[in-house]
Amino acid sequence: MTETRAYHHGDLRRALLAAAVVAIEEVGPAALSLRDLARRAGVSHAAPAHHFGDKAGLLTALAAEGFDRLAQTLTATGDDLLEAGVAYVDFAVTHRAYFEVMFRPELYRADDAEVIAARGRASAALRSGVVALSTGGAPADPDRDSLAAWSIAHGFATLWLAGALPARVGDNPREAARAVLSRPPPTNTPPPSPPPAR
Amino acid sequence: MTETRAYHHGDLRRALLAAAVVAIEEVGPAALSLRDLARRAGVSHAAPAHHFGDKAGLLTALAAEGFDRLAQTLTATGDDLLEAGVAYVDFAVTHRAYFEVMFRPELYRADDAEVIAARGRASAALRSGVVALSTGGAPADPDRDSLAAWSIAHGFATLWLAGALPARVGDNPREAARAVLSRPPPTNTPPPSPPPAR
DNA sequence: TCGGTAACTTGTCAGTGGCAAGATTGCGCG
DNA sequence: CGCGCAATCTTGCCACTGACAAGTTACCGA
Repeated sequence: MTETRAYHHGDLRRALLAAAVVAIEEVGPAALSLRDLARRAGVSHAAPAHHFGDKAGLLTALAAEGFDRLAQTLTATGDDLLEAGVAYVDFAVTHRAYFEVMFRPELYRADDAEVIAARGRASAALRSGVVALSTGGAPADPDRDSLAAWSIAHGFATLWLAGALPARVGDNPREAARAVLSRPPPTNTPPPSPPPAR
Repeated sequence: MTETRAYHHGDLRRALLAAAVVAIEEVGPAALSLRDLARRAGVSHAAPAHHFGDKAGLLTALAAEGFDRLAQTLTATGDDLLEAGVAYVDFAVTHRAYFEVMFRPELYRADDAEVIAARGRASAALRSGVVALSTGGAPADPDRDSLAAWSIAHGFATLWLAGALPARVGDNPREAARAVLSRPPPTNTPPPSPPPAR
């Protein structure tokens, strides 16, 4: 969409985004420095501003691209809910920089049109797994179910990235995610409907 | 533990932490400025450094306090797993500044002794709900179950804070969390045991 | 070939984190 | 009682950053 062709220096826009991914993986999205990106790309300190306006502009582009890639990944996975969850976690780990920016809306312009569009595609892809499953019979509330599915995958991914999980989960995110996602936590108190005197 | 008594200016250490909570709720933990905290507390720009060494030191103190408060909250909630999950989400929303720092280990010294201790208390409190439930019969793997329970509560809380949830979930975090947590997502591919032919 | 414009540079300014050195204050102890 | 002394806080400084303004370069089309 906003494809800027290369004039002088090759595709600087692309180069800056690539450098940003590397830098974010090294120091996190908050400590990202535009001047550092410029140095990595071999241009002057003000070059990034030309392509992205400001730091938020660059992160907006990154977030949009991230949601787009996530949507593609989920779509390619198909309608298997468990596989979609595993793919979600895998995306977070293998595209850490994108993922961390995507869910920090205070760092970019979350109301950007491209971001909203790409986000919608990702949401739809995630939801389709739940809907497909609900035709199987059991689920009654797809809204709530897809929220629950999203929450558990997102929570596991976030905790993994934060290094908050205990060492015993191992170092293979796909495997660990599959184990956790395939066995949702049990409920103790039933929903506020009639007590279990059925 | 590290209680610094007030000498000249009242309890500056406490005042700075309180100011940090307010500032983080306004601009996020990354955009936090030590100089802004100093201004809010009416001291010179270098005063914070004396109490916390550097920015990471201040956030380390905040994280430790946050894990401690979370542990207290969860302990007070008792052994009901659903209530613990709701309390977790409620903590994240009502103590947003603490929560956001706690799970951004790149911002502070996660290997700090007090942080590790407080974190351990919180983990234990969370886990006790699952263990208590497992005596009820069903669950076979408390490790995996507590990870799943933690993931779904953490994911929902994180998505809520990021403003990523659709508008239809409403504006009452406790209520919304209860709905989602009481109905974990269904599994499609059953665990490699017999299929759901019950 | 020449004007226009996109792409980039140079220069600058306010704000920030962190360090060093100094000033102030109140407590411990003789 | 008062003196040393350490904890507390201030002043001053430097390197770095994001943002802006103004200038320069290189390409493209007429």
